[in-house]
Amino acid sequence: MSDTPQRQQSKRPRVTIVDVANSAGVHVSTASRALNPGTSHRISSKVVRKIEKVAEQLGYKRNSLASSLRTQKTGTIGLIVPNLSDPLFSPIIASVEERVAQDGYVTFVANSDYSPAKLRSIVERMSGQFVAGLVVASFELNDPSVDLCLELGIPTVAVLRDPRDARISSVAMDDASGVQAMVEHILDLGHRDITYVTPPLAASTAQNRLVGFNAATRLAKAAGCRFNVVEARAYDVVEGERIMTDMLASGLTSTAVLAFNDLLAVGCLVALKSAGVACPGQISLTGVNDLPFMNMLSPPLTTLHTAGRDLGFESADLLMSLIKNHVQPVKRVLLTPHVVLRGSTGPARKSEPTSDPSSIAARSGAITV
Amino acid sequence: MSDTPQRQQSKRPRVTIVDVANSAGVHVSTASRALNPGTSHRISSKVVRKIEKVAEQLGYKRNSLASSLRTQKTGTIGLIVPNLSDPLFSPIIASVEERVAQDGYVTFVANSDYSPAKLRSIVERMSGQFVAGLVVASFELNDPSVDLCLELGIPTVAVLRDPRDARISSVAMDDASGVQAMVEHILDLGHRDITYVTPPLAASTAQNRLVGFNAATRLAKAAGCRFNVVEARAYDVVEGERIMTDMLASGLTSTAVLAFNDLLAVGCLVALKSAGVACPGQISLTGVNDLPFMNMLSPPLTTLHTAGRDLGFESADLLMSLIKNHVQPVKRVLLTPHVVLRGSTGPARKSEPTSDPSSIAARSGAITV
DNA sequence: ATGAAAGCGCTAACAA
DNA sequence: TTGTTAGCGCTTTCAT
Repeated sequence: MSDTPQRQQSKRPRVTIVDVANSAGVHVSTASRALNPGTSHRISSKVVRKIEKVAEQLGYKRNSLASSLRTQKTGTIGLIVPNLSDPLFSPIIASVEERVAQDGYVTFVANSDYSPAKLRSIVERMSGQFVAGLVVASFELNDPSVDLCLELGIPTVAVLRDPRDARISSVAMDDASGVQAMVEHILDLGHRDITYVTPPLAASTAQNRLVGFNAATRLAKAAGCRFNVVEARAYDVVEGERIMTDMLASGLTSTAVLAFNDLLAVGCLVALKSAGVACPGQISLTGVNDLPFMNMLSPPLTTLHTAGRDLGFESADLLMSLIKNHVQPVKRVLLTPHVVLRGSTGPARKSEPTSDPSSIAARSGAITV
Repeated sequence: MSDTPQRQQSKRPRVTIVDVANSAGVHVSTASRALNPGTSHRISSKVVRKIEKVAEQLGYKRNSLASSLRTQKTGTIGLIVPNLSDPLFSPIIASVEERVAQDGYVTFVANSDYSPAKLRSIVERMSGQFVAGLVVASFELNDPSVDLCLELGIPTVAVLRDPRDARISSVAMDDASGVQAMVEHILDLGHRDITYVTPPLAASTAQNRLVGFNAATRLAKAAGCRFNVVEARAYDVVEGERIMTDMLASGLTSTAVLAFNDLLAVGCLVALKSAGVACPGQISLTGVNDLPFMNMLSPPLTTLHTAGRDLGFESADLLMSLIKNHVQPVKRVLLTPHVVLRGSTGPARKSEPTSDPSSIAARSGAITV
């Protein structure tokens, strides 16, 4: 760390539209019209060209604050995620930003930290900044902030997590069917005692995945299989490790563990390794999201792929059209997650009665189903 | 995907400070002063309380656009990164956002996509939004956008990548010393033929790491060791795989490969596995950054730890004080990366003459040096 | 096709 | 301590 001379800001006075008008020898309103795509056709093209030239020469930049104050429109949208550090949100952030930039919008990003109270205050703050719209990945089920957004009149689209409010559009993964497919894969492998690790059911993701698990297991349960749900308190690796350690300590009988997401699954994997339990030899393990590097773990993690870029793009696209057409049908988009078969799932260790003992999927490399 | 009834926005008329003043029976300016932390002490506390109560009841929210237009100050800062999808930037984004939120600022995030031209246009766009300051992780060496920021009078702090401009503060990792430490670790393991994979030298990170590599190898080179630098064209996994595949095809003699970053290293690892080359048995491999899950790879990757949260926090902190005190000494902060020893590095495969054949570091688990 | 004038909502001299 | 007044830079009726 080194200190050097004083720093100076030049801060030259900014060129305004008045300067442009004066230099061009026209009235401000003429300059304004000429410089606005929507109104420039009302000005003779000769004058438009002249004004544009002068503006260019003077280095004129529109003051978007003043413009927005007058028009009651801003070129900004807000993106709220529950955890900025979770790699799951990186592609969502990137693709939302890309999509809205196509329409000239810039993106505010904020972190709600899985707290409805923080979400509320962020919405208020962003409303104060007059965002043109909001993409929200932080909504819980029946989140009161949905009301807030609607009251404030902010066009809002939910992404990833769906608050299940009939008044609001959403783009999410079809979690239920995804988990269902995963359970079927596990059953195909001959597992007859399966544990699912769920977080608290605050969000749609948590609820839908549990629904999917229960739906998939209903029939098998009648046939004598054992299914078990364990509740985690968080969504991260540390919690996954804690959960699995606990389960092992209290005599886990399951031969397969499905985790709510990859982070919990990775935590489980850490715990398994520490305990010297083979995966998938003794216990098969799966996650959800297919985060970066999940294909590089040892064993590579079988998981459901979450199309982060698609989620972000679709939701931003929906928001853009919502902003353009002030009234619009509510859409509820569901993207289908696909099972990515990798090395963390394998045949059940104890041979149990199986109606269909064949179909053991190949597991070399990553096979997408 | 389902369509349902029409959606409606309520968009009730917004309460202004005039409404508050009228309801409270005072003049607008009094209301303004009462509602501003900096001036409320000039108003009798009785009146302040009354105004605050009325504002609360009416649901008054300051119009920050109008406020900013008048004061020429905004509560927004810009954060520009070269790749929003790279997990490296997640903790930087999160911590910058957290730090500036402490001072009531919201954060614009944008992706420059490793393009100086895009960076320039983003800076211009953000300047148009009147950001109070900029944290930039996208600067290349002698980046022309530095001039632009200075001309526009925007307080700017560089993070991670240092443009090496005497007029601008920066917070970065001490890349040179980090790589130097890494080379020493590799030499200690007995390696005498080492390859370093560098990206193009556009950024300070690339240049400094190469400098560190060269400095560390200078003496050893005189003692007959072989060092070799290979240039990659990008920073990602795919490129790492390509590079390593190429090197193997053209008869790689090195027993250790140092990659510019973890992504390249992971790519190299993929190629090694495909080619059936043992790591670290035949080739040791290292990365830089210590991205999430690098400790879970097989083998776990030896790397330099980049303190993303510290980088973000420090740079944002610097920016906040730069905004407060309009003139301020330029600071150049360097954080020390530490070597994280893991399983991807081991003793050299061919025993070569070694001046110091002892000191083979333990490699079970992650040991931080 | 262009000019005149008002005003978006707020803050900050200047008065009193 | 409070009120008066002007104006940040822009867009947009309403005239001409």
